Amino acid sequence: MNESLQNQRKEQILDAALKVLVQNGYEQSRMDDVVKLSKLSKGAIYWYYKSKKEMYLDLVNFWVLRYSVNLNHIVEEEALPSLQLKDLFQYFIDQYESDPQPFIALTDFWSMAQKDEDFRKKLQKVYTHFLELLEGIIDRGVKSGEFKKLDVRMTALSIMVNIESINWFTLFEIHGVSVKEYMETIIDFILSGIMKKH
Amino acid sequence: MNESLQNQRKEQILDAALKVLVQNGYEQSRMDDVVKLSKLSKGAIYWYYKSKKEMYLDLVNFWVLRYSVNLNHIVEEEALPSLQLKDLFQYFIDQYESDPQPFIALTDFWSMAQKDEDFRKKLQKVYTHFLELLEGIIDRGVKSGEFKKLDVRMTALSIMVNIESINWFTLFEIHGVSVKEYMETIIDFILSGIMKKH
DNA sequence: TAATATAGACTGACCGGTCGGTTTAGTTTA
DNA sequence: TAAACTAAACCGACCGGTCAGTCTATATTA
Repeated sequence: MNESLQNQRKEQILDAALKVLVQNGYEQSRMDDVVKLSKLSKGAIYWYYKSKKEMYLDLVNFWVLRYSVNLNHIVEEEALPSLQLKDLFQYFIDQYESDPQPFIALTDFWSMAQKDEDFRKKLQKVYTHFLELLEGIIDRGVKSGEFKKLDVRMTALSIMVNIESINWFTLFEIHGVSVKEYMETIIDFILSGIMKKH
Repeated sequence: MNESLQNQRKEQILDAALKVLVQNGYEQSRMDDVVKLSKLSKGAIYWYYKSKKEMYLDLVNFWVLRYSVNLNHIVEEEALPSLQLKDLFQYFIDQYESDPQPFIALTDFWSMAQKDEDFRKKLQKVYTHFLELLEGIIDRGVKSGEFKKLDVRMTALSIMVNIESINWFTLFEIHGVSVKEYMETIIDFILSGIMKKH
């Protein structure tokens, strides 16, 4: 069996795992459900992953990989920093609207990270990377004069937090406010605060 | 046994429950651990609560009650809306610094809410109430002319989200940024965006 | 080229520990 | 004397992980 077929199998497993995770959360997700959904056998899953935890840790990779390709693409473009931030927000809005499942899973990974070192480290890595990406944009904005002189780290942190706030919408119907509407308002608010006026 | 002694017993149980929850998360929290920590017996705990879930649902009440007394006190004061918002942030900073445990538990309640109707409803109620409180402040700020003409609901939502972001600090050491420092920067940023200039 | 061997991929019944909750038989408290 | 417990044994559903064995495709041999 060649490598791509192995990856296909893993994808098959992780697709199932994500669905199960979203519906039940980590602790309440059953390997037997992953078995059913993946249309493989228990043995097959334990052939590829030595434990439930290993499987879900790999789900993070799987999922981050998908995102990072697009994120890097946004940042590589030679656009205005302010536009890059807008694009970033737009990207997450689009992702959310086309499939909110990964966002739901994120809440669970957060709570996993609270009690498990391995999950915490994995999430930390993901967010550190994302923070660096934001810092890059902001730094360019400051240096080019489009943005005010800001505390780059603090600003990046604040933007990250506000992007993450998209998770609220997975949980609550916030009367009369849509994700799109809310997120677009927020990015405009942030930009109006960090851009130089003239 | 009078009511206050019963409440004291419940407090004894819920204090233990919070500790266990913080260390292990809901699913991995064991009733036997709550028994041990509370220094009561299993029978006693099931005397007061008919199930694990009931117990933890009541933990939310217990914990909300403690907060809401202080929050209402902040809002009742006849201070400037901007100052009330500052006080609110300061209150959460202080709470976090004196005891971050409830904030850690919150992450778990979030993930509970994703999969359990009862927890979701409970959290929804809590946040709805908090939103209304914020909306009250903002509305007064707008009407008194201290704030710009704002979308009250959207602004309240944004402020709530940014207060919640304190949770990040339970999970990650954010290099070189303290809770206090971060939160104070954020509230200043928000205020500078919503207050009328002169 | 048919027979045999080997490794990798996969099956699914089963096991053993775990843990929420119950029961029982008594004891203490107000 | 009823309510509020204690202590400890117990129940039984549940589920992650195991493992003996099967299947398949590709060598290797005779």
